Amino acid sequence: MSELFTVLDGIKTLFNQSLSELSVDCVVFGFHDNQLKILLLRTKGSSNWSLPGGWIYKAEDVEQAAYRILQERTGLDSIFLQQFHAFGANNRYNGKEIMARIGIPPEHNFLPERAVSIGYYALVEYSLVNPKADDPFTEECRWWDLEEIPELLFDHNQIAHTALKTLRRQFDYQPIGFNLLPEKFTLIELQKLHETILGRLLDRGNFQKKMLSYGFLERLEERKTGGAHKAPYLYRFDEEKYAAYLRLNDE
Amino acid sequence: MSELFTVLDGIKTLFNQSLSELSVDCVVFGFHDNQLKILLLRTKGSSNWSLPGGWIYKAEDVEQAAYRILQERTGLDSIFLQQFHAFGANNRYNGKEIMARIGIPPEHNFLPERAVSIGYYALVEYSLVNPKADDPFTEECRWWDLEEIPELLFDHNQIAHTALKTLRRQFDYQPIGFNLLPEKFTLIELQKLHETILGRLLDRGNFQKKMLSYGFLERLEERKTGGAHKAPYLYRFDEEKYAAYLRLNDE
DNA sequence: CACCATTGTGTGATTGTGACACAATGATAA
DNA sequence: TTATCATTGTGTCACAATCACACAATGGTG
Repeated sequence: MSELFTVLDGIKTLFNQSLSELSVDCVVFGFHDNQLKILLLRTKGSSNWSLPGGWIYKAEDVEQAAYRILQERTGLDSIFLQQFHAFGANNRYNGKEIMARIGIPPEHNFLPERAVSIGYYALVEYSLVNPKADDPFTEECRWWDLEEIPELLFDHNQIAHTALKTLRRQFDYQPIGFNLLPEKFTLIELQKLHETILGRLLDRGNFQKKMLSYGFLERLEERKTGGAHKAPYLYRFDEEKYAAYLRLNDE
Repeated sequence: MSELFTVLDGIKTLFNQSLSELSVDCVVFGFHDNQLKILLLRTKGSSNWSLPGGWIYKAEDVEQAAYRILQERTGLDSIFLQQFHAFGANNRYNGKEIMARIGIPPEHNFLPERAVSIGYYALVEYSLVNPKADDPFTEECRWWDLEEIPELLFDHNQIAHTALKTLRRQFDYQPIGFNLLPEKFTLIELQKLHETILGRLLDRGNFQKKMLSYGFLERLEERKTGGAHKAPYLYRFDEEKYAAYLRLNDE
């Protein structure tokens, strides 16, 4: 029990350096084995999974906080990160209740009775992420298949669901999926990614022609070897050409 | 000076019933004379204009707060309202500075040093809105033409700009502009609205065909009279058919 | 070395959009 | 009363985008 209070003291110190009514929650998407995954973690001593999240330091932009939290969790420092919604239902969070659930009497509670969470979603390259469970409050941190997500803490299921909806919408008008793939990839891999996110099958021929017509994919000399059939070309996403494309077609 | 402190006491009472680190700001769009307008207000004793906004009561959903604030301000109770972004820059707001600017010494300040604002935008029918300046802190409340917006308090110019950007994007894939028009309207009026929001001219013939092809506009027997030329039909937006359209084409 | 799943590319049908045309309409002014 | 004319409602045609499908080229497999 005294060990619990030591951990609690650590949390309290962190809390006192932070805004009290706000938090950031992140939905981290990755892509592996033709499946969309998200990063979840399990709090020490708890059997409940939740989204990686944290508090905002008193002198820190909310966006900075989101970057910091993700960096701590994934080890990546160049991340596609986007705010998508603020979750402000009155009953979505109750500090006193959380403390009671782990056996802390109300007089020792320092968490507020409500908090609003600002949701960010991130697109990261699966293979580069090294899920860390190295802070004092996290026991486990790993990828979950999108269809197998368990019941999460608070309203985190809803937050993840809204993130996916936003991601799908974004895909309709901006080809941002490259953040989810390794540097070199084949067009089939890119197609599978799009199919997974959009939730429907695409015509192979048409997809390849469309993607190449954008002009920001660079075909490499290299081909993907090891497969059982004709070796496909590898492609690279050219950020400069992509920027030029955006200048022409968008804002 | 004692009068100022009476007003301040009122604000303080309100503040104590609310969350301290959060606020809601609303960008209210209206359409009149082929121009997109937004609703601004001027605080008592100040020459600065700002967006209508307010605090969130401790036991109230953030969304409820946005509805309440707009209802107080426009008198409308059925409003198209949508959250679009949370503004969380560390230096966007400074309560002590605000108080100092109106001559309140730091020891009387009760506002926090920073606050995050959640932005909502609303689409309302211009003619039904009766801009009110009837709370104790507001001196003036009126419509402003989009191109004539003055310098606003805090980061409100940025908030308004982001709202417009979001509105334009939303217009690309969802015909939601009916909230900005009276119940009966002509296709030309609808076209002018779209042209204003999208910022470019549209072909009349193509626009009419496209709009009617959606199937959720009901042509009335009535025609718009009083004009100098051929009388155009009036149309009505059929919410049921629109819902059916959404079921077929969207989520 | 024949086989074959997969790749890269081509073709024609269909659909959506943009530019323009023209008769019908209804208030206006002689 | 009637000719005028800007505006409306609708039609046509060209062009681009998309879709469904086809086929030869490729490179590992047995």
